Amino acid sequence: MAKASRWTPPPKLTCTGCKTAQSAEWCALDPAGLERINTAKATRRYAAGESIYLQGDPCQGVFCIESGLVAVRVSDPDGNSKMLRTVDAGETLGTADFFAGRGYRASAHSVKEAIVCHVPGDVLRSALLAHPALSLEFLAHGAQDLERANTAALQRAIYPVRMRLARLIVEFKDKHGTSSDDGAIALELPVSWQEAADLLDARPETVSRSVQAMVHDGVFITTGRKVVIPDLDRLLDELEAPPE
Amino acid sequence: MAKASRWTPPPKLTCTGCKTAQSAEWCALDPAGLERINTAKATRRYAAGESIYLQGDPCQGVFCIESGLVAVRVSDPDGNSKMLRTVDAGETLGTADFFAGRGYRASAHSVKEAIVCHVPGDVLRSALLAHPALSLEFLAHGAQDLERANTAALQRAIYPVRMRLARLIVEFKDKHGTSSDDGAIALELPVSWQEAADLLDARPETVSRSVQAMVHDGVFITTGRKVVIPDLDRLLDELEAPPE
DNA sequence: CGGTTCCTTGATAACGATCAAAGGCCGTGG
DNA sequence: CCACGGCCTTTGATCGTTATCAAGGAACCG
Repeated sequence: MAKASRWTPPPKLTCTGCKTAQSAEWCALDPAGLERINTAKATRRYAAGESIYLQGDPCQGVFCIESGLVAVRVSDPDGNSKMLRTVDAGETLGTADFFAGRGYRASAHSVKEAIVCHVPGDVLRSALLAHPALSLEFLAHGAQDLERANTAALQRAIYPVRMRLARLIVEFKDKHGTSSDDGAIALELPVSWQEAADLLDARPETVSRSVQAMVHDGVFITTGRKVVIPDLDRLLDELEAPPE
Repeated sequence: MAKASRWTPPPKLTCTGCKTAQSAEWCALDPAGLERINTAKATRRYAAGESIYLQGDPCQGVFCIESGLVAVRVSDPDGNSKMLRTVDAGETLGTADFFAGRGYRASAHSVKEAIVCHVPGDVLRSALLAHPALSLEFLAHGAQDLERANTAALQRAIYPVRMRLARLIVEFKDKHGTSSDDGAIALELPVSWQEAADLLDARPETVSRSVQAMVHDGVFITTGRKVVIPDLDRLLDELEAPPE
């Protein structure tokens, strides 16, 4: 199946009916406005690992993730780099950099094969001017991103790796987890442990050790990227600082 | 002078001519739009240390800092808290929380006596709908805040306290520094070293030691909150990772 | 003055980084 | 089908930065 689709051109997608358009900020548009986006957008397929944009590039619009998964990472002059977050299907990518208007401040790469629509900047800009409610949606969205960044900063400063790892797994569970009939929850990590370490501001070795420790303590079991959580409450206990 | 002003009511300020209105997002408004803000706003004086809003409060508008300095901090259920940033005169406060629409996710306190205007939410909302360009300004502003949070996260993860401290001092120098004729630069920190430690995600003791070390190394000299930088290049050297 | 609050300094401990090495998994190519 | 190389993961040993605990001193304010 994957093989069959490998050489097909990107499917013809119409914004009407696209889940990105329904779930996120675009729902503020009326059908006519959405149609204007629809005709202007370009759809592309990215193989795993391809770059969607690079830090420093001029920013000429935003991207809607139709399917797949995208990682956003920043790097500094010394060559250090860090993954900031992953962007799932249904989300809009690159909005902050577009609005800041100073080129991309981070790079985006597909983690898994992804179908992505590009909305040109001038089209978006006129849509915003024509539909003020759309701006409010983007404002709300950006504000939530900022809030997430702030709480992440607080956690990084205060909590040890093991607890942050537990939080990350809970996050992934909420997005990608499937619970079976006996109450156990299974999920497949969208990223490698190594990349998870990057998200946690930690070294791979440290994360590996934390994982081993948590497996040892019966918080979850894991093989490769698969994680099984036998008792959710046990995992949730990890999120709280031990009393005193 | 301070005494004379202590009991005076907040000065009558008109948005026309207010530096916040000129410098920041509000410049996108035409005179009529600005006048509508002007009549709806409420001006208040906050003594040093007073709270402007508290985390969890419902969010009913945004604030313009006319003068003074404001600190924004988040706390978590365990009672930990962390200062996220300071907001200077001329900036607009609480916008992200307003747009996210879920109540304040952080608290704001005046650090020094401050004059602050409150713009009610419904007035702002209708201004945004009437003047789409205003939304673009807020979008650009929020995007820059997010970018700052991201680069801060990167630095926290990678650089030691001493380097982060150097960066903070450079930042404060840019905002509050005055250079004298012999090339030395003097500034007064807007916050205590203890609060600076909070901004740096470090303990006061650690910051104190770093300060002593840098003074010892001749990077700057300090008494109380006063900092004198005899040689700016020497300070800027601290920002770069030593080669290899 | 007394009482804060802030800053300093020392001793110790812990968490995580770093260095090093080996094993597992997977895709590629012979 | 197997061999190879690359990347991810694991594990061990050690080191360093920073937090923690503790206490004394300086500055500020009523």
